[in-house]
Amino acid sequence: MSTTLTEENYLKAIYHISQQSKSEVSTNAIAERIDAKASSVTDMLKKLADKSLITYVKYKGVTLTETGRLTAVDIIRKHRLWEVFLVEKLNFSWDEVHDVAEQLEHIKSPKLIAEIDAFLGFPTQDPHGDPIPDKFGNIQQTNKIILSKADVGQVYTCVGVLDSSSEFLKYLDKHQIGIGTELKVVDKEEFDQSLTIEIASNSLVMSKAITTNIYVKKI
Amino acid sequence: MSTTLTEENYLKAIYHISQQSKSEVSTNAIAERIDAKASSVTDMLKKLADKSLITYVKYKGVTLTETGRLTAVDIIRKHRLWEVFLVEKLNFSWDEVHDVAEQLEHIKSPKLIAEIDAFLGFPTQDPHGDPIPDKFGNIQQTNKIILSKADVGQVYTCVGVLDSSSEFLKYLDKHQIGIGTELKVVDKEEFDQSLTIEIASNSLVMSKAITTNIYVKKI
DNA sequence: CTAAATTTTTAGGCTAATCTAAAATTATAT
DNA sequence: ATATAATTTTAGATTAGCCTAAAAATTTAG
Repeated sequence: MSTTLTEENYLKAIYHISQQSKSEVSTNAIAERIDAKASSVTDMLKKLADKSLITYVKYKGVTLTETGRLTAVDIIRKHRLWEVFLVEKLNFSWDEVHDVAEQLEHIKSPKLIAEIDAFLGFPTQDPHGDPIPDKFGNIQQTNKIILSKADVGQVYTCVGVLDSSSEFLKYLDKHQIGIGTELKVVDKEEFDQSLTIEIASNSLVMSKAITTNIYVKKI
Repeated sequence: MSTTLTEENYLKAIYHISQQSKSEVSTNAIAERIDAKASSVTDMLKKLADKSLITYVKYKGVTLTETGRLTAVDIIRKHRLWEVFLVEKLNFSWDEVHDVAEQLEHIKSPKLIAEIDAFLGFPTQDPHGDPIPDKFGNIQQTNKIILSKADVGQVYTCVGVLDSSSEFLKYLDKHQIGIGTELKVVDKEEFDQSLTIEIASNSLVMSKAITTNIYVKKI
């Protein structure tokens, strides 16, 4: 059974919400993410339940069925592969990719996505450091943590960002920080939570506003 | 004012029909191309006229306004650029590109198409030999003719095909004919309209069924 | 030049996805 | 534990795009 663009967006929203809050996903949470009214969401939930893409109990929230999860993950796979393509091949910056990838993820062509995957050398992460599910829906979990929670004395690699506004990206460019950049947490100032970071033998102090927007991974 | 996917498909259909038959485009002609009923077409024509994309006189057919023409040509530009991308970068064959390009042409992102254009080296023709409109909507007309109408003794370059079934493409592959292949019309058999063609010093007889499906251009 | 055939439009309905307003259910707070 | 608040669902409308059937306009044929 094929899915409409709108159904796909609902499945994706449900998937993302359930990633954070575990358990059942509420109507309101979906409404907020989709930017629609709760009543519209209820209508769609009935439809998705009829198609066996979700398990829906009135007033109790929803969970994805295995088919629903696979459908959602496939959309996410396409979204992230397109993001890599846009950044690596078409000179898009991190903050420009989202809206376009949001459109491209709904293109239906298995060959297209298989070829894009090969063309990009089978990437495993998107430009934000998020893992790209494989074609079977398996997701390799990265052990990424937010830089503000990193340990002093430890060395990390930058794997992504949370904020992708152009202001923040400019800051990163200025200090030559990108995906793969190695950095060592030299000191933590308990008063304001700022961190002293060593990048390529240069020292840099980052405020909490910065460190809560960078994802890193232990080397 | 923005256009929906459906509106874009109507504009494209009207454009293509008017390219062949000049003058006003009839409701039935559009219905046939879109594969919809005439009554549905009438509804849409009213809508497009309200948006000043076409000039519509009841019972008299339609013509594109300048805005309408530019919108149609922009979609065609995107369609053809995507076709080049699919064939040149993603190993699609001539007959596999159409359905996917039909989806990709509706992606809305000026940067995306500008970057794809640059990435491909600003191509001027798609894999079928059709011209790619520039970003201002100008179309460089190729002087392509159908091979069956070529002159004996003249040398031509292959610029495209009409039939893009995989059977026909296999035939072309077998005889090493592609876009840019030079060929000389050595003789024409008036009885069955078959042509004797010289390709890379090899001689080949093509039946009318073949020659009516290959586009060529005088060198 | 009129009658028949064809084309096009109108009228009225359908489905998908949305909305508002009101009703039903569940959660919370004293 | 029950009233109030919050959440969720239902009911009824709306819009885009499509349909069928019937009416209107145009074209074609004799």
